Amino acid sequence: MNLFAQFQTHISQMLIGLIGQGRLPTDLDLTRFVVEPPRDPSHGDLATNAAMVYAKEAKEGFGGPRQLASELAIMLAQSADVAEAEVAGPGFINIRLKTEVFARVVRAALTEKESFARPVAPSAEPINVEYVSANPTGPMHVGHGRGAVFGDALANLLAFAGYSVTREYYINDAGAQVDVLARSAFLRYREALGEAIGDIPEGLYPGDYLKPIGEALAKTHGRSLLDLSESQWMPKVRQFAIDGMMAMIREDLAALNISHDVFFSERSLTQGPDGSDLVGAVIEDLRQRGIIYKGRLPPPKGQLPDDWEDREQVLFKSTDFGDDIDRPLIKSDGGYTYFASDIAYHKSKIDRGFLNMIDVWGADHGGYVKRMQAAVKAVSGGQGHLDVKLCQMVKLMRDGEPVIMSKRAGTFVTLREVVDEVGVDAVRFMMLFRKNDATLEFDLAKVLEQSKDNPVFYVQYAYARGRSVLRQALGIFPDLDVSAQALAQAPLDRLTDEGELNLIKLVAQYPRQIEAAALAHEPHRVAFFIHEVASAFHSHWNKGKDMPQLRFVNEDDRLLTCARLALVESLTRVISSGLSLLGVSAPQEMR
RNA sequence: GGUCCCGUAGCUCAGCAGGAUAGAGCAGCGGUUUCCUAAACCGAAGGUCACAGGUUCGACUCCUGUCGGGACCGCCA
Repeated sequence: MNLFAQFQTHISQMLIGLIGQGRLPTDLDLTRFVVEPPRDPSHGDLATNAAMVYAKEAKEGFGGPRQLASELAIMLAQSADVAEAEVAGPGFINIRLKTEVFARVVRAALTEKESFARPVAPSAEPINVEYVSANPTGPMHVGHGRGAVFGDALANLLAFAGYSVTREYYINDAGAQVDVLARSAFLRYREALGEAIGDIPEGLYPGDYLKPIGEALAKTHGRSLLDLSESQWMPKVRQFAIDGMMAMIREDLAALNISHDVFFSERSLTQGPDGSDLVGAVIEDLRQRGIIYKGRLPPPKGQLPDDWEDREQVLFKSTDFGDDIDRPLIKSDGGYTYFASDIAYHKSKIDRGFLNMIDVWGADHGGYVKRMQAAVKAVSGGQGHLDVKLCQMVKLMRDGEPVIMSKRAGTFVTLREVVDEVGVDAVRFMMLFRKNDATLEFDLAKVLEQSKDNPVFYVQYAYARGRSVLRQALGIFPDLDVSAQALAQAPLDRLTDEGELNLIKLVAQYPRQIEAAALAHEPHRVAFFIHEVASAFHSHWNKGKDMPQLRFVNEDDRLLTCARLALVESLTRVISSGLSLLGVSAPQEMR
């Protein structure tokens, strides 16, 4: 039940009526105005800028925006839910709602369950969210974790908003890096067979995590691989190592309650089971359409790479689709560039029915956004849409001091270690308590504090406190029915305190916040909003210290208690709903 | 040299698809409270929204440029 959306529709209909009367132009864009909560509560419960937005269009039929505003206000004032509507400031229409509307909001929050916050008309449109996609060459680090949690929460949010979401992971199992992985694993294999391998040579992965892979290789193949040349053992060892790494990564993800629907192999693009080469096919397709050519690129300005050689190469005309420079598709060794594979990969998404795609990348890949979007445009005939969400770095801290991380010194902190140390809830919440494109400081000590400074605790505690209030009410009124259905019958018109009304208004805002977060692809908004709800709840709870008449449970007034419990229950539902979208648990108690 | 992101209170950050007097939390300042419903509470102060133009009835928000910080910059992933 989205009050704001209801009024948006309501006012749209009024405008359509005015168009029908010939007082507004027929081509009026009805999406331009908004209905929102006014910043200053004294302005009322809802405000709309409709009259100002259509100031120009209102000139002829109304002589100006103010007249349009006052006519709209008169119509609004006659609406069933409206207590008062008046024109204010430069032409806003401020609306004050009848108190029973708020009672209805609370009842809706109690009885509608999930659909309370779900947008009215779910589109069920397919959307593909690709996230994590960490190279299968080692354990995930904290930066991967941010993208993982972000992508997962975004997928939750979109699914909730009615999209048909596919969660996808792109396995980079085709580049030179996985060959290095294979060589590193082969060394560990020899080690497992008793060979003294000494220090790991430069250029190979030194991590201990490859030891089990080496041992497993020894177990599976015995000494048989030792006699083979690298080109002979490479395919076997490589796939074996990749599978091992992916299993490890999936475990790391599982520790964060993250799972994907599709794991898409880069290698499968060129080496499909039927021998197909999708990369070659997409290049051929683009060639026939004349957006591939052979040419030379200007050398990069500034510092020239040492091995720069000016040569002719196969280029994709990405400048035709908004990129700054055309991009090479074939490497000097004849292989496809990563970008070429990525074009085929996104083509595959489109072919699988996803015109809506979201990629979650690390900020260090920011330079690839334009070319990828250009490619999607080219490959989909302009039908596909790709949104790329870049996640900035995570700075790991402990008690305000940066945690020194160095792969070489062995002080590198893996994602798994962080999850094991502070728990899933803390990791997930903190990763989402910042805009994705802002760098994030993650303090390992702070997230375990049980204080108001720790937002994870603060929000979870608000939920637990809400549950606690219900338990305490049962202590005083043992026969009370505190089910949502029963509480929805409470005399909600008894909720008259300003603090209580403010809490209800927050509940009323929740559906709107969810919709906005889903639309903007910004799950952090959910985290901030439930933090705000928690804050308001704690604050009102604290008022009960000085003013016992405000306490939620009132021994002398059973009906009032019921009404307040209904409010508490609607609040805890908002908080737990938000937490579940973020993938954070809502504990019954925090003791 | 280019592209992208960021620049909001001392610090860490929000700011809702342009809206009314720019918000919160910490720190600092001044009080209250060792009470009870579970881990304090209240208040005041703190700002040239980096800067300069532009679009608009209206700009922290959109556009251009400048400055500052970060990331990236044929064929690596």
